[in-house]
Amino acid sequence: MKLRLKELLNTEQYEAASVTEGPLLIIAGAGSGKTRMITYRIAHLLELGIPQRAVLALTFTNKAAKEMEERVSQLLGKPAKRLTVSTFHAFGLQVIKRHGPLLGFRGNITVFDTQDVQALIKESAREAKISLEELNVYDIAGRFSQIKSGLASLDKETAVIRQLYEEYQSHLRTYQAVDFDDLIALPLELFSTQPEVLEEYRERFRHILVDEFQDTSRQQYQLLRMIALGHRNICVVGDDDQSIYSWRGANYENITDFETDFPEVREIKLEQNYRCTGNILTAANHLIANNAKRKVKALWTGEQEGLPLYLRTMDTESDEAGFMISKIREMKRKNRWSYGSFGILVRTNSLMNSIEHELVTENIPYSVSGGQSFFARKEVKDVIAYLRVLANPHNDIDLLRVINTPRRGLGKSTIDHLHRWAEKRGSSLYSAARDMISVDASPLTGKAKGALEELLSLLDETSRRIKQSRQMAEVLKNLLEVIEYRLHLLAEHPKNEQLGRWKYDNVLRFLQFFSQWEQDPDTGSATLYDYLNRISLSGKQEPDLREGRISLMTIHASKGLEFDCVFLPAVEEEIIPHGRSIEEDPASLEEERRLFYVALTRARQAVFISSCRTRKYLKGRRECLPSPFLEEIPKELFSHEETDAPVSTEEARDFFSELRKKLS
DNA sequence: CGAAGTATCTTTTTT
DNA sequence: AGATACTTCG
Repeated sequence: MKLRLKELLNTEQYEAASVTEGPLLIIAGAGSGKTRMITYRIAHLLELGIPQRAVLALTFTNKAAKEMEERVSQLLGKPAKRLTVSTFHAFGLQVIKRHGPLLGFRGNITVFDTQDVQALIKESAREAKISLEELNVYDIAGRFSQIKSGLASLDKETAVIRQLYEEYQSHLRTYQAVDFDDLIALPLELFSTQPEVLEEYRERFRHILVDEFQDTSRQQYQLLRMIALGHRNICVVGDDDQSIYSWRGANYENITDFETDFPEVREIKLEQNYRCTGNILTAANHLIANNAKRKVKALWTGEQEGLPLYLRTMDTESDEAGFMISKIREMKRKNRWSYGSFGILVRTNSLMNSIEHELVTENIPYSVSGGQSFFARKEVKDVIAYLRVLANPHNDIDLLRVINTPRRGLGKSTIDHLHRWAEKRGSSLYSAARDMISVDASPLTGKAKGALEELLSLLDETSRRIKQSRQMAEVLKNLLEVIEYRLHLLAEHPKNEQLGRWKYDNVLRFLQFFSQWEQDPDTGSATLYDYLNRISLSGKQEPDLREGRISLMTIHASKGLEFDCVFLPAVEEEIIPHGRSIEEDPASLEEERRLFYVALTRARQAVFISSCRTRKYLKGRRECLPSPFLEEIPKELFSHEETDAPVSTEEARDFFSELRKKLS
């Protein structure tokens, strides 16, 4: 293989891909061929004889990591197995696993997701006898997260919170568990306290690449910096206009810090957009120009103007979904596109429901990606909880989830007894349960004792089998049959048999994924733990079903992707910019604008924007107005031909801006 | 004592 | 619509 980089890339891309020594900061606008450049850069490094294991490429999502790895493999003509391409979090987990003992872990580590964390906080509060009346778990989890990631100080919290935090931490330890913040914080701690470990990483990773640099957090940057200070070959790629994760600690001042930490940095701007047609790019540029805080950048395209942007206001969300479907059919026919050319991007997960409903009714193939779609569904989480208990019965959080699902007569009072027993002896709930069924003096009723005994022997038996089996999915399936999980799901929805069936289908789908993973030759000797960690780190690891299907996702999840045709429903006030986000911090208006910018720039050729007059909200309906962001886009970029429209674009816009004036 | 029924509130984005 | 807290029923 001989790469002819000069012929394959434009001047700036070429420079970015071929300068391999020293720090490099690349400001890459939307659609500027960033991924392409990075892929070639990696291939180029390897061509220079740098071993795969010396390259560390960090991305933000698993999807992006997977894609990057695939594209490099494609260029090389063989899988790039020794390359480290992963998310910060997955990399962190790898580090923690490798040096577990130094951090006080023995054996397998479990990653707790948001829900697990909240459950654990409740547990901790109960055990520390802290009343949570005034405090909600959600807020506390957020505060803990800030503390761990260094954005807040524990010292400033009340004594009660501090105590709860200690309790929470000690629980994590006993379960051999880490939360998402630990995945960054612990490696950082390790590197700071164990210079020889840091040195090992510095020596190994001679070339570091970071994608979506604008979305790295303070701590992630620190981690990165520590490793990079060894050899200083670090290339970061980002776009401040696409920073949409500041609520999660993303700190685009990292860009400035990078310039200070690496003063010899070379800076390259990629400003030619290869993705969008002229009108789309002009609209996006006008919009983003309203942000005050940004690096100056002038994205341009050599493309034609292309289609105008289409704007439409509908009565209800179901009209809107219908409108999108008919437009998709039309565009599909006209352009001979497949369903895979279309993306429907929404601001919030809840907006997906009505759209999904309509797509299902119309029998249109779609796939939901990102968000909490699949692995977070209750029925799937239940099954995962069973798996986790089978892997480690001493994990109280999962045992609690499983203990009375389906109902087996082990209610609040039995669980209270278990808690008291476990607390007194400092053991896990599982051990407590073991004790309490064998001890005569146990306070349990005969009934509860019997049920508990039955559950424990079922779990033990299954656990033994699953650990020996090459077909864990089969064993799990068997367990679900024994507990009659399907009947349980059907019984949960007495008035809606379909729903119950659908949920069981999800369970079967999960079993399918599990079995697929297990049979995959790449999986090798991976254990149940590996699988569990994998799914908690990446809810989106469903095998890629996007081909030939419409993609439905949140705008956040769409970052880094592109579609021929993009639909943006619910472009309404309170939704984008999101009411809650503005309420919390008016300064986030700029982030909301960046979100809309990201959404627009996903489109190659066509954009359909819509809003509704009323939309279902919680129990009732509420009145909606078009988003003020629409007024920041020059009118002439929108389409005016609306023969079939009850109201013309112009009329609708004027009508609503007037209405808005009246209301405000 | 647990299960089933009723009332009330809640939804921003994700590793 | 779904989760949670509280009440009533068996």
